[in-house]
Amino acid sequence: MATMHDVARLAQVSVSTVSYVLTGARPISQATRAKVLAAMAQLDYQPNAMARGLASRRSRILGLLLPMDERGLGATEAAFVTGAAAAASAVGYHLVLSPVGGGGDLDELRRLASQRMFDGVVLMEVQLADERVDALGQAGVPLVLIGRTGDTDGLSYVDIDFEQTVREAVAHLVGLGHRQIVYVNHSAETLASGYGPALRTRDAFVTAMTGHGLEPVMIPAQDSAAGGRAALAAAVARAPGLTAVLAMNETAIFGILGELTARGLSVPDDVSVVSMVTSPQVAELATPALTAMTSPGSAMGRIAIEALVRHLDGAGDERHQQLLPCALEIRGSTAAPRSRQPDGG
Amino acid sequence: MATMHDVARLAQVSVSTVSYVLTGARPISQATRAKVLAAMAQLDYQPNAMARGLASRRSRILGLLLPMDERGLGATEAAFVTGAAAAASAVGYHLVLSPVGGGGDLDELRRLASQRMFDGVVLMEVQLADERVDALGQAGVPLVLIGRTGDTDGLSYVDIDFEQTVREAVAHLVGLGHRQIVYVNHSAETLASGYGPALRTRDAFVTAMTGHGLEPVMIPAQDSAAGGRAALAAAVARAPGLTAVLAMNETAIFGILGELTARGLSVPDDVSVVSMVTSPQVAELATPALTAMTSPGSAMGRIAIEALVRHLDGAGDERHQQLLPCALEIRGSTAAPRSRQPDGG
DNA sequence: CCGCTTCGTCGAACCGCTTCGACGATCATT
DNA sequence: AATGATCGTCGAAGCGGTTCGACGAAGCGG
Repeated sequence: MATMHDVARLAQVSVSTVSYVLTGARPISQATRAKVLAAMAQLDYQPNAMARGLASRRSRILGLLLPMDERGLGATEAAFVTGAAAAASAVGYHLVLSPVGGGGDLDELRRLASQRMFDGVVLMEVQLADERVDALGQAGVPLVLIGRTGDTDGLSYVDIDFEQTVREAVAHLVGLGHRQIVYVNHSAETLASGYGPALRTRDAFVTAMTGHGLEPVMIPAQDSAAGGRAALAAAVARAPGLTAVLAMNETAIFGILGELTARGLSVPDDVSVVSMVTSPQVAELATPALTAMTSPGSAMGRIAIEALVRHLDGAGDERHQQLLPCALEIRGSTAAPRSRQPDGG
Repeated sequence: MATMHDVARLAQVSVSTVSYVLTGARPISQATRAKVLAAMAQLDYQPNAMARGLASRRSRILGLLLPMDERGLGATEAAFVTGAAAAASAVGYHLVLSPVGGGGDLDELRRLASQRMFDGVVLMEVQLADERVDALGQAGVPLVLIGRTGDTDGLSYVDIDFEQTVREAVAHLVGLGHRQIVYVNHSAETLASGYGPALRTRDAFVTAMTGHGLEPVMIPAQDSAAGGRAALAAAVARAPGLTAVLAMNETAIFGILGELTARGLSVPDDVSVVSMVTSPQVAELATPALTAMTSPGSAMGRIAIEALVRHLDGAGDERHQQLLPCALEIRGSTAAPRSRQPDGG
């Protein structure tokens, strides 16, 4: 493995000169530059990442901190990750996937931050009140959130615009003529834990429905097919005349569909279904394919990384705060409600 | 940020002594060790990852090289990634997610390898003939494959035991009484590109079926719901009396289910469906839930990382070659065939 | 023609840690 | 008691880069 010294010797210049042609930190004459580049090519020289990182105090490594307590990544989260990885690689950074336990191990987090391995980090799955954000902030690590805390003062984040997403989803259904719409949210525990998307969509749903003069009915559901089935049962019990279901629980929604079928209710003739914050791939899995609010997916990861890198490279202290709406993609699971007789069950 | 010198000064020992208590490379007396540890605690010292990496020539960073041409990660691949990330973190390594273009950019790969940022790499999505494997090998980077090439001489890999998986799946269906079984594979292009899983399952399917004295019918399908629909249409055309479908195309299978329903064929009463190399989460999405050959998922990633780390830490040159079967999990999509009249369509 | 920048390059001092050789002290060996 | 080993510690030389101050040469205004 050739080093800079080898290149310098072959090109008959000093090491610092080699460094300068590499980094461009100082002007180098055309002739010298050519000599150096030729030597580098001849030796097949590649700068050593560790040495460069040590000397420049920039590792060019970014951390993607994601809690990995549950069943791995959903399709939406996977899209964040791949988007981030692609973006990092595109701007010449490396992306470390760092699974951090759900909570508790703040020390672990501080240790990570103090190792100076990451120039900056992206934190996923942020809670409304998240001590990890503070811990990272105190450690002085440049930080971008995917999601956001309750108080976003001085923080950079990219998040889904849940308010608008819910508003549009509801508007779509109301526009079709639906009046009794049930929202199937994440589980009660998830809500209690302060999970932002669950809470924000809940509030947005209430706002949107009451804005239309309708009564908002929300049902929490476990993140599983069984949870979805149970939720639909509960929904029908609470609102026997429901004609539409809005669901943001990616895993529960297939249970909802199954239960609808089991009850002899067809989609979309009897009940319309809208899936929120969903990837197209998942929406296409259902039959009929789901009308969905398509999540920005990989764009979120990309934007987060780009904001982080801009913050690192640029000297600026400006915060990046951005909300991305999900796009309504109408497929086969929504239609105008057919006026059916409530059978009183 | 405290350095080793600060610790050494406070503890009144030399820096090398501090290093030795940290690495254990040489014996240190109990008293000295205590002094040093106290100083470290007092200063909240964390070793600098870059400096350590440079000096020791071990970055403690592993690369996970995954081609990212298509639509991000499927559930199964995502499981590999998360399994790998968790395993790496558990043994004190960092995992860099490195998207490398499908092919072509071997230079990019060599550059990555020469930067000495990775102590070793895991390569995913390996083709039967894969130049990336050679490129990495020549670069002298310790390597473990997820998947395997045609010739695995001197290579370490973890892969799914497709032969056994297909054999068990077929045995399950044959055991239920099915005779006309169609295998829906990946697309023709994927097959032509030398994608191992597609080719291996194809061969295994032929072997298994002929072993039972049955005729193997294989249909390639695009990786999409539409592809699945088309494949089922083709399958029915080729084998009008089919009573069972085996599918390994995770995205196509939902199209298959949809098309079956559209044709008034119920699952599992009219047609049994087995999904191969599938995650439980995906299998549960369908109604009825899919009988599936459950992929080892995160275990694959974990084992690959563990093998790599063992290779790095241990001095041994031993290769790790391991095949993991998928486990048959019987859910609601398979049953004995009902003797129905072929309607000649 | 002189003093002053600007340009291009060099040498050397780090960056923070590992590791090797050396060395005094302790301890078993003959 | 002399002789090695062994133990515990130190100092210094890297690891492979970056970056700063310096310095000769060239360019410029007056």
